[in-house]
Amino acid sequence: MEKNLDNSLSGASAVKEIHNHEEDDIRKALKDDEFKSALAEVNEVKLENARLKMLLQQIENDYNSLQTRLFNICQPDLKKSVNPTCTSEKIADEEECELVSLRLGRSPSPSESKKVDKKRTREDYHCVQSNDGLKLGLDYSSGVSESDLLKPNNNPSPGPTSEVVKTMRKGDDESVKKRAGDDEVSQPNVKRARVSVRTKCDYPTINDGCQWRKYGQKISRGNPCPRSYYRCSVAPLCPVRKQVQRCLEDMSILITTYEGTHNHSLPIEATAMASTTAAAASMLLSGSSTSSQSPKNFTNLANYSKTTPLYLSNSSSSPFPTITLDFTAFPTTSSFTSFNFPSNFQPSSGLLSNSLSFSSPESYTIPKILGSGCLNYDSTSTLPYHKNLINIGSSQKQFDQPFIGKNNTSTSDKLKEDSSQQALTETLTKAITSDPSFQSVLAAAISSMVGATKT
DNA sequence: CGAATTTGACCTGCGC
DNA sequence: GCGCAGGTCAAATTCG
Repeated sequence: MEKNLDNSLSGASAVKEIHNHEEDDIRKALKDDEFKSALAEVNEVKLENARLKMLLQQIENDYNSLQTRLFNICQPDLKKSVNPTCTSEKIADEEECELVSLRLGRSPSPSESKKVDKKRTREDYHCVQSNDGLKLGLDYSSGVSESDLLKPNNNPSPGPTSEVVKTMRKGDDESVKKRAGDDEVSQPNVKRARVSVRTKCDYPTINDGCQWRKYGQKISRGNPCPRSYYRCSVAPLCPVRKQVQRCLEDMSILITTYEGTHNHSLPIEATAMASTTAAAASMLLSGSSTSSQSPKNFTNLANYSKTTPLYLSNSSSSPFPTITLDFTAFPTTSSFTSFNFPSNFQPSSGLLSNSLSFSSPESYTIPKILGSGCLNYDSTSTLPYHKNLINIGSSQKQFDQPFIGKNNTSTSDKLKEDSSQQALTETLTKAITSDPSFQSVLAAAISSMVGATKT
């Protein structure tokens, strides 16, 4: 009886053992499978990583070349005067200067930037560029700490608080005037340059990501719509101001005029507008400072713009040189950043070849910005402050076409499309690389785009 | 109650 | 010098 029990027990244990072995085998097999799949995943990720690295490197290279060219246009005369025998060995120095010319917020005068750039160390340059290069134009890392942001621009003495300024205004007009003079000295050109942005917007003002405080409203002559005056309230002594007024001809169009540059870092949402206006201002300033008759930057555009005659009016008729960015053809919302790039815009891959969809495949007569814009210098506009007009709005349809077509075409059509796309890309590359003015706006756009994708 | 906006007064530059 | 228009200030008011 006991033996039988023993036998049965041993049999049961044997069966148990067999089961354990099977389970072990299954577990091992499962582990092997998991391990293999995990390994495969790791390999895929590695490949993807390498691919992304290459892509990033390519973008960085493109971006750097654009910056080089941008600087070449922005300060051609300066370089000639400072260093008439500018050789290729000086490229590194030029690149240092580029960093300043593309930076948001602070735009020192050419002479100032020259001084600053000479002082700027190689480490500074690398700290901005080395990581990914894409930070350029978005983050201003000039060693300005958060506490520094509250101090007046380039002012060694501790700046007066807003309260002090108030008392100064009341009690001492001379000091106020002096202070205003100091501001102008610190930002001589940028202060005077104005960038006017036309947008279709139902809201009282566009949301450009920056904080504004309204300080006045006035009904200007010839326009029943009141003009509102805003001051940047991010930093107490930020000199940036903007005027907002509805267009007389079309009440749905909002005209926002920016003046000055921020002396503090900007929130990411604000960099889109800031970089765009900064680029436009730099275009304007580089043009007006080099030659009042026919700036090289703008005449280059005439080569492309055969349908629209190029026109640069004399800025002497207005106290401020003003450049107008016309976004009225974009489907706008209250947020600038949202209409800056359409919803179907895909900046993640094939950045330059896919995202920059240009609407004129036959030729590059009109350089388009971000797939739907055209640089348009319109002499017939009756805009207030109008001097130069950059029309960055065009038909949204044109922008959509490449994206819509991909889903509906046959294989042969796809091949045709691919080849034509490639040809188009090459054509556009030529257009981009040969047009410095377009590059400056493009550089700003890329800055904005990178900023948007980073959020 | 503090912050933001409104609004009339004031300042400044420019043309006549 | 005067008037006009654009721009700014600051007290009053509103809003959250």
